[in-house]
Amino acid sequence: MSDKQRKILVTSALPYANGSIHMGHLVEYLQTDIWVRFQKMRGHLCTYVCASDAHGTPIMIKAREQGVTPEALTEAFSEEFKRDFADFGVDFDNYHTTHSSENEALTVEMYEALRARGDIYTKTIEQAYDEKEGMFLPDRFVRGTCPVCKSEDQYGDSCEVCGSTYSPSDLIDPVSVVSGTTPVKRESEHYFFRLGNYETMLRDWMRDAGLDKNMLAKLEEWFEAGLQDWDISRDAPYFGFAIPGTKDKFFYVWLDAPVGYPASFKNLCERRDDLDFDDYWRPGNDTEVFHFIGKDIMYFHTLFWPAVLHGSGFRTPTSVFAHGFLTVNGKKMSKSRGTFIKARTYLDNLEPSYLRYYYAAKLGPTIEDIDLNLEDFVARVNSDLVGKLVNIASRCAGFINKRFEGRLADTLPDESLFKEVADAAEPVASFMENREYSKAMRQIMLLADAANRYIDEHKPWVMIKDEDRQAEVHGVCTQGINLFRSLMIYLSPVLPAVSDKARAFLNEPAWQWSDATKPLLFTSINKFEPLLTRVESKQVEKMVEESKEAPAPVEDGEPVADDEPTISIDDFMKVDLRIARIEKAEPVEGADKLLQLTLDVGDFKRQVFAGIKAAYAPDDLIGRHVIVVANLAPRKMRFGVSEGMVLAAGPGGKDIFLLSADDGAVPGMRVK
RNA sequence: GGUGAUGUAGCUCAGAUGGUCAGAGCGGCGGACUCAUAACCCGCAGGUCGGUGGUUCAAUUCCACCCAUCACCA
Repeated sequence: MSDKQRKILVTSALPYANGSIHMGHLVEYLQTDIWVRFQKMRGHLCTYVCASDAHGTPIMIKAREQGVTPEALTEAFSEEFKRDFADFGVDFDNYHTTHSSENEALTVEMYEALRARGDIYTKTIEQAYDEKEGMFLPDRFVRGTCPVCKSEDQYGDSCEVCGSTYSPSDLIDPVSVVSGTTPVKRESEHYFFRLGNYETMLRDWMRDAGLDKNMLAKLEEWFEAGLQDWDISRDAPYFGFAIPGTKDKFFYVWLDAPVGYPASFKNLCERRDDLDFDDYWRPGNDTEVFHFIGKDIMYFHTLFWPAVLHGSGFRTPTSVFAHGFLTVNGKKMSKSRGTFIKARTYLDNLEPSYLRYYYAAKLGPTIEDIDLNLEDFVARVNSDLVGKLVNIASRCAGFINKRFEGRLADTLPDESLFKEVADAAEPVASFMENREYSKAMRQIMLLADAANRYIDEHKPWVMIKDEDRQAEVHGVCTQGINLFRSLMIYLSPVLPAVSDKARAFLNEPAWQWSDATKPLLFTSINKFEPLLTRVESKQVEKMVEESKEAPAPVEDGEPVADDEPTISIDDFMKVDLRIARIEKAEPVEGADKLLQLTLDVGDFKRQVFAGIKAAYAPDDLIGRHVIVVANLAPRKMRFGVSEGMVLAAGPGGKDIFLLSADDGAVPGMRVK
């Protein structure tokens, strides 16, 4: 059925080796692993490599905090990752690290090639420097008061409160996160990559890669904004690779991280006679290279990476597949809700097969987020996997074992039903190839329903009581077992562990995809053991409980926002509401909804952008008293900084109603 | 604020160049069965397909605007 054997190299993004693997990471590794297993079953030479991302300042600092070397820290995490992945059935052909000789050699080779072609230049930039620690500080490692809204303890690159972006030197009272001292500004020479030289090449590449339309839209956005040159160097001390010809410059972690893909592959090639590095990484071969990534790192994989590869004489990826994020119970993962679930916590409580199936049942080829709804998870796994699929074998096996000495009959009584299942081989394969796993799972479950219906209609438990109908029972159960078997073959990439047990039950060697189209007849099978047990809600609850108690383990994890159903009076009093008089009101050029208001708040004036243009004419507003939130963090908008918020009610559009005070109130009065 | 995406039965999701497109699974209700891990089989769900306008003979499906949620803004 398959065309000629393809040679495919597949990667998943490299996990950063300073925190544990969690349920969000697993979306990607399971999605990739399923695809790779599918390709292998189709008879292709498919190789799956990955590595730990070991470099960069966060790892260096964390190692320092723990009093270990960065090598030791990342090795420890790598070992943990390998165990987690193995236990989830993620079957890498090689798992390496970016802190490797292969990676260094390739990174340097690429850099030298880019430099030779004039794509690298140096420029002196000014950066925050920690004199006590003797190191330059990445923006995220400087905190201080936001220069725009005066919120305290904000990162050096942007304010989480008002959304402004700035540089660390703009912060008020900046502090180094590392030493607690005040950073100084210091100049340093940095190396830049001329990404702008590659626009035409990148446009060609993305067209050929057949990227998802959502990805293309995003890329188009970046092209329109203009491709910026890329700072690829960092100053010592830094955990990474030294830039040749320099004493104290290192490659930025994001330069050598993707090089970890070919480096891991190169490491594998040394042990495998059937794989040749150049076949996969030099231009002009008919091999394929695919990267599975999260949508958050598209910029690196669809712009920098293809450009660097192309510029340095390597082949570009065949395509890049981006997936969305994971939510749990419809919300961001949260430590306090117990939905920030680490891979190990899951494994301590539940079967990996459950999650593999659940993700498969939800995954499509787009960058849409997927939701792990824990109630749905229990219902779906029990219903589909145990109630439908495994049940087919379970209800037939007893008859075969007890009445027919474990032998299958030599013909199928209903060949057309078997054909219906066999004919699904190519459509299901097509879904799998295109990463439309949810469609594949739906198709398979429909066929499982048909199988159960078949058994129900023929009622072997009735016929068995009639001595003349024993052969019919034999046939019906052989039919049932074969329907189960073909469906199990289709599910093998998703459920390798269950598949192995099923093969043991059926006494068969490793399956290929095409085996699903040929029935298994006149052969002995083994005693049926439960292939998968039901999920109990209690197990899920226990996992959530254990996740709640887990100490905050991940430093680069997503910020966690939790529900706050009520506020205290103190919280309310933090809001400084004031009476203000509108001095000026004018439309904002380029904004459909905004009016720019100048407010007199007694002792001071404020400029506010309010989205009330549809409801109020500017002239009608002048002189009016309104209520303004005076201590709202200023927000940088495209048109200027808005220094407060005018209170209004209503759903929006024309239905906006400004709040005002009764006569007697004067600008500056506090509202409470 | 800009850009992109999403918003369909209690839950998770399908769906169509605009006219059998209002669907599936789960849950729920009723029935049947007892081979099977309380699994399976049959029947029942009347959800204004986020809201408001518009185009059209006809819109959930096209357009505009609005609302909500999410992501990105290097």
